[in-house]
This record gives sequence, C-alpha cells and structure tokens, in this order.
Amino acid sequence: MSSVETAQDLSTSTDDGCCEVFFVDAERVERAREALPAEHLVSAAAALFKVIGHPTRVRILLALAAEELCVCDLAQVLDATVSATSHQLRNMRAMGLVYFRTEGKLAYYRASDPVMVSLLQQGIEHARDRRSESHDDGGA
Amino acid sequence: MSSVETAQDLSTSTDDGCCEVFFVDAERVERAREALPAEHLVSAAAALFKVIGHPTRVRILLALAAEELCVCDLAQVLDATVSATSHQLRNMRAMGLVYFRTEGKLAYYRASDPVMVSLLQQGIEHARDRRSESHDDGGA
DNA sequence: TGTACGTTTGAGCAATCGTTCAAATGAATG
DNA sequence: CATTCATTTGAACGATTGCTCAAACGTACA
Repeated sequence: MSSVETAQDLSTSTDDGCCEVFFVDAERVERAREALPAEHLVSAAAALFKVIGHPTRVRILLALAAEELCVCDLAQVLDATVSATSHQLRNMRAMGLVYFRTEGKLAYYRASDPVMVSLLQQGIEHARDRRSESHDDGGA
Repeated sequence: MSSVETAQDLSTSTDDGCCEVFFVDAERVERAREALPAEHLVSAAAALFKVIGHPTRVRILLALAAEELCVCDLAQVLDATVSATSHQLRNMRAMGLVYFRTEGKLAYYRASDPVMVSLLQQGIEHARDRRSESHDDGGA
C-alpha cells in the first residue's frame, strides 16, 4: 500500500550481515521496533518467566501457592533433595516469588507473588488446552 | 484437625535424606501434592514459559505479535544475527509459538499463540509494576 | 556447653543453552 | 545452467544451569 520499495540493491559499505543496506520492509521493522518495551522491562520479564520455565520450580511455586511449607516438607512434595530444594528457593527468593518466614529451626516458605502464580496457572491451563488440540511440541 | 502428630522420631532405615521418616506436617504435604497437576502438564507449561524466559525470544515474540516479519527484518529489529534469529525461530516454531509462511525466498513469521503472547504481555506489565515498588531482583 | 537437626552454602560436574561461523539448501533471475 | 540471496543447518565454543556431595551455620534442647 505504501512505500515498500525503499529496498534497492545499493551496495554500500555497511555490513549489516543482512540483506542489502535496507531491509525488506522498513516500515514493518519500524513498527515492530516500537512494539518492543524498554530493554530493562524485557530482561525483567524474561527473568521472571525463566523462574517458571523449569518443572522443578513450577512445582515449587504451585505447592507454595497452595500451602505454606518448610523446606523439608517441600522437598518431600517434590520428591527432591533438601539441598536441591533450598538452592531453587534461594533463586526464587532472590526473584521475589517466594516469601520466607523462620520459626525455630524451620523455615516456612510460601508464594509471595500472586500475579506470577496466576500467570503460571494460566500457563498450566493453556498447556492442558493445547494438549487437546493437535500440538506437537517438536518431540525432538 | 486431624492426625498431624504422625511425626514421631522413629529411626527406620529409610534414608529420605530429610527429617525423620515422617514429614514435619504430613497434612500440608498431602494438600500440596494434590495441588500439583499431572507431570506432563508441569513439563509442558515449564517448556512454554522457558521460551519466553530469555530476552531474545521475548523480543521475537513481541515483535512477531505486532508485525509479520521475514527473518532478515526480524534480525534487524532484534539487532541480532540472521543465523541466531533463525535458530531461535526454529525453537519457537517447534513449540508452536510462531507461525511460518514462505513467499518466494522469504520466510514470513508471525506469532501463532495468542494466549502465550497475552501471558507475555501481562508479564511485561507485571515487571513494570514491580519496578515501581521496592523489588530487588537479587542483582546477582 | 554439647548434641541434634533443619537449613544454607560452596565446590564440582554433567547437561543444556545461546551464539558464532561456515557450509548447505532452495527459490528466483539472467 | 549458473548466480544471487534469504534462510536453514550443524559443528563448535563459552556460559549458564540444576543437581549432588560435603561442610558450615544456627537454633533448640538436654
């Protein structure tokens, strides 16, 4: 519809490693660029999602959203080592996804970020829905 | 109230590596266990979130949700190599997050999973909200 | 104070990841 | 048919990850 033909085969010295000097569709590139949030937001969101990007931590967050648990009991729920559990909790605590209360020699953890818990639960539901349809996760 | 005091200091030969034979609070363990979805759902959701658990792929999904782009232009948007971009697209395509249409020698990609895009956008917004409050991401 | 025990921590290790580089593929054009 | 060029692919790499093991920490209790 508009000036898409900005792409000429000028062979300037700029080595973008891509196409020619100009993009295939400069307009779309511009619009896509504007759709991207600030760098720190992208990184922060990615860091948040990375936490729930591993089965162990998914289970941890789900368990701690349902029940306040000490490390020992949580490890039981996960069927994992106490040490491994503690390591992950450290990670999640640093990300602010988990709250931490100490009582005697026990440390009680619980989920502290309802939004992330909700996002996770939506993700679980979505995974369930996708399973109903024909979704091949690559299977590699 | 029920039998919470199942926790005795019996020292059986089972080496769970945790506590004693019994948990600190067997009831909570049971409830937490019931809160966990089936294993394949946990894995599937984690795999989904892992995709948007990296800044590069977050940018890719956001860009492709806003605009249909060929690999070359997408690489421009990301300020990344065409090869690196293609590798990530392969990953995301395998996960069904990205749709793929070929026209001549160009390959046009776009986001194909609106739910995941929505989840990602909620995550971005949440990251923005968290930033307003006192949230230290550990900084490590 | 000394023992017991839940928890944390650090080193080490195998596995995975994200990227780069070089080569291959495949569709258009001459 | 040879060339061009967008895209894909595979090998290789450095970095990160998630776990285990052993040791340290800190609180309770005798």
